[in-house]
Amino acid sequence: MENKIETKAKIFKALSNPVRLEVLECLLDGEKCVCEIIDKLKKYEQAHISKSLIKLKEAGILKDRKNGLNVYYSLSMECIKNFIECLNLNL
Amino acid sequence: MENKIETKAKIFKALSNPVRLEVLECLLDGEKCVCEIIDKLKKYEQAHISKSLIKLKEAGILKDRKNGLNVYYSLSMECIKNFIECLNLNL
DNA sequence: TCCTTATATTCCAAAAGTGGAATATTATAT
DNA sequence: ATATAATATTCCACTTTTGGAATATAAGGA
Repeated sequence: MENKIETKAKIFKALSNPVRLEVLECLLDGEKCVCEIIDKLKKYEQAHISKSLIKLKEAGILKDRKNGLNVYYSLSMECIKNFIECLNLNL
Repeated sequence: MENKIETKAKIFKALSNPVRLEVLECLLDGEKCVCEIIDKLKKYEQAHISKSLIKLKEAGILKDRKNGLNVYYSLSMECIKNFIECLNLNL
């Protein structure tokens, strides 16, 4: 297991891309199926959104759950939601 | 001025590097002079720390203040401190 | 003026990230 | 078995980041 600094750096790195941030913000109000996210963010390619979700999951920011053909993603840390909302108030 | 998503991505990008994170964490308990940070993080080169501070400042995460030969840096957003502390509790 | 201390900047090769296009996988229904 | 829908993966040229080494700048003191 990596040390804490590396783990945190990985979290921030996953959040450091505009597309991944938009994907994440889609999930601030709760779990969604990949297809819903694709539908909300039509401006991006399906593959791009899929890759974004996976990177966020690998960083520990999202968790997923499968049900038939669908995969549902949701936030795995309350911290993140609070921080994004705090930033949104201050920018 | 860029849009909010870009601004947030830039903040996360600035935080996405282990050295910059360590530098930032040095400042969680209050303003410090660059020389104090260099002294605390002896394992890194002076130039590396200087560049880290500047990148954090450019992202809007730190502010600085000059006094004679010294430059003092401090956090410019309460959000950040809360988030890092929340992460530290959860990792 | 010259020296010293504190901090910032430039240069650069290696490493990592980016996103589009095509393709693969997996699960379900017919 | 085959088709279809949902999601993931691979390939790849391009851009960006990284951090060390050397150098520059700015301020104060002798």
